[in-house]
Amino acid sequence: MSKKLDAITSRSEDFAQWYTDVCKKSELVDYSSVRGCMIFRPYGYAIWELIQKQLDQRFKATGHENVYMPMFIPESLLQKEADHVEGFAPEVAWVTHGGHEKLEERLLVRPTSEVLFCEHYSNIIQSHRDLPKLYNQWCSVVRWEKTTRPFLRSMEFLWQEGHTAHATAEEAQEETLRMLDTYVEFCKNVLAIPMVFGQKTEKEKFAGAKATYTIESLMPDGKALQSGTTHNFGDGFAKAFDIQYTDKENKLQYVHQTSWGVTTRLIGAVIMVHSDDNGLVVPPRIAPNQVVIIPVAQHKEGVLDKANELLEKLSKNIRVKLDQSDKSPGWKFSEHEMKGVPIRLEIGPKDIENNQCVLARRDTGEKIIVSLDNVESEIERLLDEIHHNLYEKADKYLGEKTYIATTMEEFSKILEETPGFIKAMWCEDEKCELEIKEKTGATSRCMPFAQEKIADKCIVCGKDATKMVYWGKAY
RNA sequence: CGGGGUGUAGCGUAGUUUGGCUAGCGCGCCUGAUUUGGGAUCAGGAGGUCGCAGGUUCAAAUCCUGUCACCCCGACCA
Repeated sequence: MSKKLDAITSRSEDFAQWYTDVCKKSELVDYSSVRGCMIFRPYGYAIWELIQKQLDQRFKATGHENVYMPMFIPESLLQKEADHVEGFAPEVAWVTHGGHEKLEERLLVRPTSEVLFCEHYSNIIQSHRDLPKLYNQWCSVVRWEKTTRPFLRSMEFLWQEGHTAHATAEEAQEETLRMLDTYVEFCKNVLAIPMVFGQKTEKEKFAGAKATYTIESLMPDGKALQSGTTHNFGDGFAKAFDIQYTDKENKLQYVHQTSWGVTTRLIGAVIMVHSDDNGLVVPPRIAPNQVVIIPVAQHKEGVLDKANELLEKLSKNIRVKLDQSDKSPGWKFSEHEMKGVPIRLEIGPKDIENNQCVLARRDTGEKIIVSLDNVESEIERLLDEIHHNLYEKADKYLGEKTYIATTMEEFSKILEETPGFIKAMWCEDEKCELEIKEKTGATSRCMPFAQEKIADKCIVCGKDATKMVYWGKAY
């Protein structure tokens, strides 16, 4: 038992160190020899694959198609949209040479692919019959970050970026909100993470967008994590890249575009929101192993046979692994706990004699004995229950850590003493937004669709307030 | 990019102040035996150019300079 203590730093003692420990000890990632670039180990990559699969299903179900764009972008192409260049220029990686030859024109490694999609769309869209174009790509992008952390910020990260072109502004807006909904639903039903969502302020919106929407989750240290965004570009990029179509009246029109993305940062959110001092807790729907079977006294006649029989039976509907390594059972318990496997199934001679097995939940630690006759249905029920329990716990925390402030004194006090989301009124003047940031370090996270009128006046300047905003310190 | 910290075997560390090392220990790893319901026991064994590069010195893990990586706190971002 004591050997376990040095494994993971406790969360209350040092949250940042706890996070790093969990990432490494549960074998999700390793560092590479390139600064800020991380290695996805099989267990970490398996989680990403499950996220990918379930998101991709949702994209396909709403008519999207996957494509793949080049990873290099000529400098001149990036220059076409002024705000966009300005937003991304500070963090792009440049390719200046091919072999020994210096390139005529520098290439950048994509930090995002808007301009590539735009160039392509301008070539393939001619008629209203070509619309909408609903493309998505799964790829990695590179941003030259100054400080990095596993999953939360790395120089290269994996993501999906949806890029769509529509005939009308209304359709583009619908798409932007539809994908935001998709993200919120996915995070709830797959990752078991509740999100606060709404529109970003002018200051926080994406470089080149008309409007940006966001999903924001709350971490156990009280900091907000921007977990995904959707953007309505209006016709700004269309004008910069000359993406026009002929409408039914034979008139030339600019398309209206959107883009939206989530990244491997979601895994960071999953880790922080659900895990504990014993290590990772993986929500069942993205758990590479939903059940791990641990044979007890596996050298004894019949134990491994029974375990294999269970493995085969459960594998039909459940992701299940049998650990028949020659470690001791206690070692295996700790190991799979650290890796966050939702359910541990113990089977030993005593169980076999009684036609039963022991199921232990990772989320609560509870152990139950179930008959081998209905173990499948019991596990399926339990996996659902664990999912809901994780979501409820996170949602309760989110509720408890969401505060209301009507004065700057209250606002600062909350941030210092019990950090979390703060709901406060705002006049929509950027000066007030900046002042909050300078004074408290908090930024506007989003303006929720469900607006509440907490007060009449802006918390900063005291003028008439027009928006209720979620504020918080962010990752 | 600013401020602070850390680099010694796969992991965790002792030694660095005051140079004398042929670098010590625990875990893990390998072999064998006994074990197996919360990180088993015993016996034997392998594994290190002390982050890297220079310098000082008879002698460097130890002192000096540079550099790289990681961690924390800020500023920027998914």
